[in-house]
Amino acid sequence: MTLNKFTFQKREKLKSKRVFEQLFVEGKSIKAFPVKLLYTQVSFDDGERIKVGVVAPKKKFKSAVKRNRIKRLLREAYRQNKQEAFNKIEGNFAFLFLYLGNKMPEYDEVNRAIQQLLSAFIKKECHEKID
RNA sequence: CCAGCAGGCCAUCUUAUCGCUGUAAUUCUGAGCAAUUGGGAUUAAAGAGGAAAGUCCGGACACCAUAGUGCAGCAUAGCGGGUAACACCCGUCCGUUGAAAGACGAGGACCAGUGCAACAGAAAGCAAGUACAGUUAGGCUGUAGUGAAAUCAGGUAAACUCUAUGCGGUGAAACGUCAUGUAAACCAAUGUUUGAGGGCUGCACGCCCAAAUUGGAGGGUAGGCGGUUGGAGCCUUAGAGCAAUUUAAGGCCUAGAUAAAUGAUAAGGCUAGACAGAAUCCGGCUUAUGGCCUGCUUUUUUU
RNA sequence: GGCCACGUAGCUCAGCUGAAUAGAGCACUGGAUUUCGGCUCCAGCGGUCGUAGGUUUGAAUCCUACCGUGGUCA
Repeated sequence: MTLNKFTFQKREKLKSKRVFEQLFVEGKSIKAFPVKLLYTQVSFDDGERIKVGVVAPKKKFKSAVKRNRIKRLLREAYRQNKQEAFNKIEGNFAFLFLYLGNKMPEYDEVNRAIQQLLSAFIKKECHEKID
C-alpha cells in the first residue's frame, strides 16, 4: 500500500449505505468549527484501513455548485493532511467529515479545522489504547 | 452622443507543482486446463451548460396484449408551410400596443341547446314597456336616460357545450441479467366448466390468466453487470426555398459519474469575475445571468 | 431522476366548484362583572388572499408563468 503519497482514490471513498447509517447512529464525534468529524470502527472487505466520506447538508446549501465546492475543499484538506495521521493510527476506521457552517468557507479555514480534528482523533484513540 | 429595439458570438485565460474520473497502449502480478478475468504501475489524448435549472410540452427507448373498439377524459384552434413530433419554428392576414424600429395575441362557433349577468335601469330576455317628438287615434318610428352589454340574428365559450384535429398507460427507482438460498407465488407441458377474481388509466366490450399433475426455476433484502452513450450528432462547401427547413459531398468523435469525477497553491494579463454542476438521450418553451459585436428607430441640439 | 399536494389575519383553518360581503376560533387591546385575578359577556385591532401577468364590466375564486413548503417511489 502506498501510504506516503498525497492521494485520494476511489477505493478510499466511503460508499456503503450501511456504513453511513452506522456512522450516524453509533459513531463518535469531534467538533472543530466549522467541521465535525464522525468516526467508527469498521472492517472493510477490500483491505483498506481507512475510508472517508464527506457531507455538505442540502438544507443549508441549496445550490449544487456550493455543495460541490465545500465537498471538494474538505476532500482536498484531508488529502493534504492524511499522510501524517495515517502513520499514527492503528486499526480500521470509517471517517465522515460534516460541514456545519452557514457561509461559504475559505480553504485555509477548512484546512486548519481538519488538522485539529485529526490530531484530536489521534490523541483520543491513543489514550484509549493505553488504558 | 444618449435612449430604445432586433439578431449573433464568448462564457476569464496562460504557465508550473500536487491531486480526481473513465478510455487506450505498454508492463507487473493473482485466479483458471483453457477461453477469460481481478488488482496495481507508467505514459498518452480527453473530461459539465447556455441555460446542465424549472419539469411546462413533444418524441426516441423499455415493459404492460400485437396497443384493439366505443364512451368518458385531456390537449390544440385565423390561413399556408416546416418537422420524427409538438402547445415549437417560418411566412402571411387581422386585432391590440408603441412616437418609431418593433413587440404581443388560448384570434373556430353564442342564426344546436342550456346557464350566467352585482350596482344602476322600466326591462338583462316564457315577458314588460318610462319621458319627449312625429302622426287624428291605435300602432309604428326616432331621440333621451342606465349599463360592459338594451327586440339587435343583443353580451358572455380562460361558462357548460358544439365543430375540426390529435392523444392507450406507466416511466431508467422503466426494464433485462448474475450470485447467495427454505415454503406459498413464477415459467413450460398436459388441461377444465359456470361464477367471483386478477392483468398498468375511469367505465363498457374484447383479449389473456386461473383447479390439479410433472419438470424447470424464482420471491423478500442488500448488491454487481447491462441499459449507458455514435446521435432526428457536429463542422465546412455546393444546390432547392422569401424563410423555417431540406438534399448531396467531404471531414470529425466530442463527459459517462453512482455518498456521485474539474480542485488546491504560486505568478502574470485591466480584477479576486455574472447565473450556475450532466445522471437514459434528443427537439423546443420558460426562468436566472456577465460581457462583446452588428444592424435598425425616433426625440432634442447643431449644420 | 420521476411523480403529487399545499400557500388566505401573529397561529389553526373556512370561503374557490358556479365571479359582486374576505369570515370563524385562538391570540392581542379596551370596557363590563369582581376587593384583585381567572371564567363569562360586549366592542375593537389585525389582510399586497405566495409573486407577476392575462381573460372579464368585475378575480381570493378562472388561465399561464414564476417563488416557497411538504410528501412519495427501490
